[in-house]
Amino acid sequence: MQPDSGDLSITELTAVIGAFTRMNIRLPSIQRHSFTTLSVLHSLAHDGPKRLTELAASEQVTQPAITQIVTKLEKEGLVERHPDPSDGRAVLVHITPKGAEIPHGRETERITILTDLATLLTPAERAAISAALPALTRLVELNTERTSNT
Amino acid sequence: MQPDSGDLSITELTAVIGAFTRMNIRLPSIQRHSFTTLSVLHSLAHDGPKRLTELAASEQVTQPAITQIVTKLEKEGLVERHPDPSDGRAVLVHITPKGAEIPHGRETERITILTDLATLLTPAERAAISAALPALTRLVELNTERTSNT
DNA sequence: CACATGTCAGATGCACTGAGATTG
DNA sequence: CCAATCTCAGTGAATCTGACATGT
Repeated sequence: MQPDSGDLSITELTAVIGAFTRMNIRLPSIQRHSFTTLSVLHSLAHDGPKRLTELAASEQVTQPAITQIVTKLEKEGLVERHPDPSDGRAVLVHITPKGAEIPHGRETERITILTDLATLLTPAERAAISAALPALTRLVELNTERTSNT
Repeated sequence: MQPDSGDLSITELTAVIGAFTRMNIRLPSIQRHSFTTLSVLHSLAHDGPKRLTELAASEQVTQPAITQIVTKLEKEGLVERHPDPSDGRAVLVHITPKGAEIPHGRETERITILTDLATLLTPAERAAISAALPALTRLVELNTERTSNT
């Protein structure tokens, strides 16, 4: 409400984020992997090796579901199971170079689309988005903390 | 590359959008409706009545899938089938007030979360996001045109 | 008759619940 | 013995492909 606070309309921000979500969500359907499977590959590529329990928590599915997904990905050579040296009960799931190509390729695909769309914006619009990126990134980080605390 | 163009990093923008997508995508799992079903309700609430073919195209699923979803939603009283006066073959799917509450409630839920997170940002960060909202909205509109043209 | 719209039937992939095996 | 980790078995919902009915 105060001019100093920037008068940020959360309603508009929510609408924009929702639109981007619906825009992105249907790209995986072209591929041969489910959204959860793609998200598992993304997590492993981004965060490094994880145990199955961690994956189940971060993807918010049950442990049996993760077992099924990892088994399938292992057969395709996209991930590998390695025993955890510090805990004999656990296995660490590693992504293979071949597996890392999948999220990387999808990222490239989205970058291509956004690059094309961005050329249609005015320089001022591009500058405005650019200036907001650090703040948006921090918003995501804050949410990650919120989720892990709950 | 030119300072005037704002030097917008599409790579960073893509990463942020992807993070928001993964943040939003798991909220529906708590509910009793699938993501596609929720998206159908959102489309009807936002765009008005549509025929089944249109819904199949906008949600990027097959027509049989839409038939199934609409039938289920109709039994729950969330949408209604009305014959299209201008084409006897087609039906128009209308959302009911009860059906409109669902996407509205989910929007409210996300607004609540984002409002809490936004209080943790600095005034300058909120101002930066606010200044970028019109440009981001236009980016979404441009993508909608791109999709419908393809 | 050709085309568009919508529905029906069978098959497949995904994730869940509940039970069991192994290790700390 | 109890808790944590992972796997196995059976079930249910969601979506797809292909065939079919109806209206223009």
